[in-house]
Amino acid sequence: MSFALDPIFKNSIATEVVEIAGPARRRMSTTDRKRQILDRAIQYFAKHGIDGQLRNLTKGLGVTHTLLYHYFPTKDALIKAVYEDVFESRWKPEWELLLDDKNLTPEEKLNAFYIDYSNTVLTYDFVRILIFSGLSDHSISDRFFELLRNRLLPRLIRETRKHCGRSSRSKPSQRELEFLMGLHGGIFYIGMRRWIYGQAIYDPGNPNTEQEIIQDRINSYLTSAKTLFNTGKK
Amino acid sequence: MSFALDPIFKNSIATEVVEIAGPARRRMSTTDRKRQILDRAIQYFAKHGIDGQLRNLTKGLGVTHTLLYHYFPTKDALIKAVYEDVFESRWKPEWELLLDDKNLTPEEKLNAFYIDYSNTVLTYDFVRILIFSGLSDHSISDRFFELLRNRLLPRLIRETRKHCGRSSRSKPSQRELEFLMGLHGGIFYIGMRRWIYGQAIYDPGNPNTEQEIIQDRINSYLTSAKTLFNTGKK
DNA sequence: ACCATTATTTAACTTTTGGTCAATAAGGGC
DNA sequence: GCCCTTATTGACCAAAAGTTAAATAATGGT
Repeated sequence: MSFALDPIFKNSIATEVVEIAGPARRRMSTTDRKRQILDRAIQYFAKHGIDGQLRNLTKGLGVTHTLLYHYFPTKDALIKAVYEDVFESRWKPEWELLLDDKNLTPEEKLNAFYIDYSNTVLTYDFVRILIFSGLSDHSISDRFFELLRNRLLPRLIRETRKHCGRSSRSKPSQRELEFLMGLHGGIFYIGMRRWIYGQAIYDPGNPNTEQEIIQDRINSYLTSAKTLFNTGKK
Repeated sequence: MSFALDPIFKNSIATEVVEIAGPARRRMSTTDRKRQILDRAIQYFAKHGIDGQLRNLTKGLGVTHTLLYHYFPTKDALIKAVYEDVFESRWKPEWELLLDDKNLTPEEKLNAFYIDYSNTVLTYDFVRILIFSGLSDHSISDRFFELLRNRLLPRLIRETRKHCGRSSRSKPSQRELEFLMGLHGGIFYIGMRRWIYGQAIYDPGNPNTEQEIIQDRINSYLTSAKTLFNTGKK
């Protein structure tokens, strides 16, 4: 056929074939391939859970499943690596700096924090893998909550108190913590609805909506905190 | 050995053996056994996920896994039965009646509803199975949310408006819904922390704590709704 | 251009696991 | 107490899925 001689066309086909079924065995550098496998594993396990099958996982990569064993000794090791990677890549130390910023009001801090938090944490990969982890062992979820409990919650409570005009540095009460967890959980729930229950929450055309929703809630949280925790005490 | 003659001791051993390894093949009525299997399956799948193995599931029952096939044609059928059962047994039509009660204030309704809702829905079995379902297909989670969306949310919004002194019967705005979902999600998150992340939330000695926590949040929700949704309009 | 290294595949093994079927025996009805 | 129904089991199958080892062939260095 004449069009077979069209160099551009030929080329595009050839490229595609190489990419998909790759007759020419392509070698990648160890680090690149490992990274590539890990990335794919994150996607794959996020979608199918850690019970997903290695053969299917590597299929999308155009490699045999046995190649995995060149990079990870066992499936568990892969999963562990996935956990580590997802976990490490998502926690931002800047959050603590932000919440400690002297130049922002508590309300500004909470807004800025939760907007960024929801953009970073409330992603398909993270939400699902966090929950998969929680459902089986608690390997990442435990670590994640420890960071939350130690680094974020105390700061958030401090800012809440500041907003209420209280300067107490005493250990957060359970009631204060739980009230905060109401806000926090409500925000995490946005990710749940979207990535677990598969509900498209608001019109994707308007990127501001989520921000406004979160601001409503924070606003409500701070305002109510005043009346809830200012009864009598200074 | 002399203690082997101790009748009490012998008895306790014998009983245990019968229960565990049951040399005497015990026949149960079809309905009883089916019920028993279903109950066990609910527990088992709630713990291990729907990828759990039938042989282990029946092991705790002291029966062979093949017996399952006498009652359920396939594993999928069992899972489906589990879904149905968990789902049906947890949704209370009374909730709608409660929210329609003429003799209660909106605040009383919301409190009563969410206390009961959390006691019914925020259980180990339900929370985990709901989430397992959400992660794989959406078979129950979809149905559950449909009920929520059709039967509960409109009523909750109506009560919220009533509490704010607004009597509009117009379709709930997205902003109103999302503000409500903040409350709702925050409450569901209690179950998540407890049954997914394995966090003992508050001292188990005090059964009132959870109630108080929920009341705080509802109180905050209703109060803020007034200022959020009463700007200008009647 | 050749060679050594090692990324990648092929083939095979093992265990797990959903599912089938014929054989067994518990228990209720006569 | 016998017999018929059927709950229950044991042996077995086939496909799935993790894992291993040897064979193959890119690729970079000399």
